[in-house]
Amino acid sequence: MQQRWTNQNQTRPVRLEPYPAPSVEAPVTWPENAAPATGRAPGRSEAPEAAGPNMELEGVYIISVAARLLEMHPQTLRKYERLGLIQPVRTVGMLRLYSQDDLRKVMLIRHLMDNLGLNLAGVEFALKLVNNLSVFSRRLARTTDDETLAESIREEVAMLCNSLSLPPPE
Amino acid sequence: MQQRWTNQNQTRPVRLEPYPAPSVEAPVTWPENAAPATGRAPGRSEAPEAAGPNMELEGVYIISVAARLLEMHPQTLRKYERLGLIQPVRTVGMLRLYSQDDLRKVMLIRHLMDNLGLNLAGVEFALKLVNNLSVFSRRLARTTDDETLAESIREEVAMLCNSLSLPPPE
DNA sequence: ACATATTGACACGAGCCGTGTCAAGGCTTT
DNA sequence: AAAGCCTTGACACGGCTCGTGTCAATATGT
Repeated sequence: MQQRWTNQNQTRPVRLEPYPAPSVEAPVTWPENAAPATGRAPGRSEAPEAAGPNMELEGVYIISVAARLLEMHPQTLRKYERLGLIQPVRTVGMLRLYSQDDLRKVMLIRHLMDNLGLNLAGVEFALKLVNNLSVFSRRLARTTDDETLAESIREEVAMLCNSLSLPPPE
Repeated sequence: MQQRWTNQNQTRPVRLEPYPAPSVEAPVTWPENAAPATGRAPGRSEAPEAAGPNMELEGVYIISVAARLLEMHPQTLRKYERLGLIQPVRTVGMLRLYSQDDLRKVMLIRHLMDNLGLNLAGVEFALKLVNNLSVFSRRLARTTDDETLAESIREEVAMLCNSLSLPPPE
């Protein structure tokens, strides 16, 4: 009842001891689709198995469904939005609609709080870091024509994120 | 009584709107020598004005002096050490000795807590980020022979740090 | 050797975070 | 239209963190 995602032991071949501490906590394989691994709503079946095209970004879960999928309190999701950590879209009736990307972001927030012990200010800091690292990676890769160099830049950024228990950009 | 370091307004020419948010808080010019601007111990004079050679790294303040210079409680410094945030050297009698670099690190910790609102776990995260970014910058700059590219890499890292209200590496 | 200061450990108060509850209002179905 | 369910925003209550204070035991240094 504590495991999030697929928190399995890593077996990546460590390249050449890149950073002092790989990670205090057990590293995480970041899921591609954000449906919680175990929780799957045992009672009912709002699980978005078959969905329309391109619903990755606009998949719409009302807050009660999102809260059940994430196994967390709706008020917590509202507070995260009040603090600017997530920005679910709204219907004409002001109902919040959470996309798969929003759920992924909430799961990242939970990881940062539960596994790393950050408070919400720290979460804001880490989320900004993730965003800026993404921009950083793209900007830096554009400064060169050497494709192998650009690839190594992306790889370095990914290793940096891994050392901080953060998901890689993109 | 709230200003830390020389928290003056930045006037750097913004290059090309690098990152979404430059910083929520007012940016900071990171001091080279960590002696607090105002606190200077009005009563006595342990101020390390004239010191031996290369005392930057081994300058030794006992905890009471360090606490007075930093204007914070000695127990707070002890707790920071217990958590591994700072590692002052010890005498043969187990007395803590704080270097200029240790004082600088404590001031960074205070900045992260007071201005960004991080808790100690967030401070640990940010300090690890600073260290890893330093390694990252060096490693990445070594992957190329183009000196101008290496310089732009360092500049990008510095801008990334600035966008997160962190001191630049080195 | 004596007075002063440091060490480690424990405890207390302030503030943050998640959760629960409340009335008010919107959407859907009968 | 009316009933029922759900969402919204606001407030309050525990648990936890962080800074500070206190204590005996020990080291420092004049």
